[in-house]
Amino acid sequence: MAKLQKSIDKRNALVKATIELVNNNGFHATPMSKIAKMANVSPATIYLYFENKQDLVNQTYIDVKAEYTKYAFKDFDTNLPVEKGFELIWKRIADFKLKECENAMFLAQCDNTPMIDELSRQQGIKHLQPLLDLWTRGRKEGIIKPMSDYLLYAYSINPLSFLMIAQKRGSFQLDVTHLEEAYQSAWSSIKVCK
Amino acid sequence: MAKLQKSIDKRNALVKATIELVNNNGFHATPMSKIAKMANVSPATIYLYFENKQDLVNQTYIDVKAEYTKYAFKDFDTNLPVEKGFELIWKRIADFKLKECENAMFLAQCDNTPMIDELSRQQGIKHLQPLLDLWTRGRKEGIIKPMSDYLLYAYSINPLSFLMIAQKRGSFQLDVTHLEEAYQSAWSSIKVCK
DNA sequence: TATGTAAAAATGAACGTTCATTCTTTTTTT
DNA sequence: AAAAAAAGAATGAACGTTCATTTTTACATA
Repeated sequence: MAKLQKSIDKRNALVKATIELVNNNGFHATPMSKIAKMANVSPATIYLYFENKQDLVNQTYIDVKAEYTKYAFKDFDTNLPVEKGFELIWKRIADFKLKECENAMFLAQCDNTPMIDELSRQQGIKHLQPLLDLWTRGRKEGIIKPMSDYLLYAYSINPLSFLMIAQKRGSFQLDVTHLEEAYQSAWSSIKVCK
Repeated sequence: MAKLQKSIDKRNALVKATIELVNNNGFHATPMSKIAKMANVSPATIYLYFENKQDLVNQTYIDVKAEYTKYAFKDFDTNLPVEKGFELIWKRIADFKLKECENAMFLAQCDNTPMIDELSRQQGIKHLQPLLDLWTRGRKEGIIKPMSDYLLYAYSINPLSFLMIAQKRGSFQLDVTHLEEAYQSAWSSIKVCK
């Protein structure tokens, strides 16, 4: 195998192990030794790929966040009408939270704890721009409520994180019917009422 | 001072220190020695009040959760019409998240990490019943969408956690205008559209 | 293709530190 | 003066990181 590919594989294995272990135990209860073992690597090897534990988790966060937004905007097209565009993005995000559950759980934990450096956090937000642009257009067209992006995100996107966690804990099953209800609630909360 | 009161004070100091330190550093990055120091107590003394570190954080969680729901339902009356009752509870919860920021941050972190025992987590949910009852009544009267409690909570209550965290991070200011907008979004997302 | 070799990558053991918890002693209360 | 509460120092385990060494890779030469 090519040297480069082997390096990439090893880095990916480390990132994947970090996600799984941090999901189950939290950042500080996840020792480097366990990450190494799960990635089939010596603890010392981690330090060839990452500066230290904080760097490993920061980079993992940025990686996953990039995957998330790439997934979210896959079929998005800026020419779509606002409502259609929003529905498309919303459903892709919902898909991500349900199918890429491990990744989504990791992000939820990062976003609600002091686990990630502020710099990496800001790096992670960057790629959300297409959604913010869509909302700007929607407000101009009088379709979206004239509210802050934070409020729009809080009401239309963030609830999916709560539902995902509830689902992971087993207390709740987010099936196709629920998903449609959830979408309607999301849209209701941000659209201008006629 | 009475012996009992002194004990209560000491326990409260420990709980308060735990909240502050865990908010800033996370559970595992908060040593017992620091908790002790902040509460003006010897590390060994903690073990007179709590079994171990896990017990301390579990009990802190249950304490704060109880405070949260007590605050939320303070002026609530089951005879209120559904919409009025919801508005009252929602605004009390919003108040809590903004004024009792430390407490609310702590709950957010607990609810999104594997920090708390499952048993304590379930103990914490118990006191939310009045809101669930209100929703049941609302659904019967055709005022509230016929959706799962989880969905109703995700859309009408949980967004406040996101907004609180954004506000704490300084990226966003949740003032009176925003609060009214937020309430309208919350209500829009769960009310039946006429 | 086979071989030798220098550099790079990877390793396991070791180090120094930190932490939760306990033990023994001291202080406070009754 | 006995009992209860609190203290600080001690203990042993676990952790992040580094170090000395081994293994693998890349490649020049034959």
